[in-house]
Amino acid sequence: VTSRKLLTKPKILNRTFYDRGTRKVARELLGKRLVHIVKGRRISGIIVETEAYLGSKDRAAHTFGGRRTQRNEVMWGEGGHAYVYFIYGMHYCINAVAKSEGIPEAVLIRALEPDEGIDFMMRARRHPKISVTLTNGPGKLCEALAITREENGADLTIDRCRTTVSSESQGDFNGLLFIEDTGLKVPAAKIISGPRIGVDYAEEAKHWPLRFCVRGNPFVSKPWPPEMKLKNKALEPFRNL
DNA sequence: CTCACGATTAGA
DNA sequence: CTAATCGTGAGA
Repeated sequence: VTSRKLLTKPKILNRTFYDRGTRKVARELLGKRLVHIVKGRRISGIIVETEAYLGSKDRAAHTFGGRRTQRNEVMWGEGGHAYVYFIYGMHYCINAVAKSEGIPEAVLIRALEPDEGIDFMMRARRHPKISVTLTNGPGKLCEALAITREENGADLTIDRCRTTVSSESQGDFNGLLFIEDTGLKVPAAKIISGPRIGVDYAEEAKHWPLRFCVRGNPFVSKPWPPEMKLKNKALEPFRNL
């Protein structure tokens, strides 16, 4: 896998991007690049699957019914921070918090197409060779990018730099975890939505179409019927965007 | 303090 | 299909 030529310099998303409707954020995160700097090295992937979680009214959300606990505290804060939680005694999942302070909504990042640092990912996941299984699930992508509880609450945006340095230069940005716009847009026709994964207990919310995927992308965690027979031919980077 | 269970994954 | 594995949150 090699990287493509970029038309424009990547731009780290700002707070404004996240402080909008959560479904819109979920949809627009597709095609953006999640980057974790590990020992000075960029480990990254293009987001190809997300799920929106709609706070108090959403039975599938950790904040359903206004629950506010130590674990979900960052969901209650301002948008643009990482909400990382530990699940099933062994996996981490990362969300980008949406909306503004006091509105506990977030977008779960469910799958990435590996971009930079693939050798690192293979080591992290103890995989002998390149495979879609590196990042085709929320727990897997966290392991691949070395995202753990340490990253919970991290500011994913460029904004804190802009407040002190009013320049466009991102060279002095010292965040370790962020999401950037590569300049590529996933066309609406390439986005498919459907019910979320693993929320069968959520009664009415179980059927809400809050899961978004890049149509046909081989890294999507669980393909829809039409995409079901896609091969793991994959790893022609971004071929589906 | 107890205890059922989860926004998952790998493997039989 | 089930085991793995433990933090979390609701309730006693």
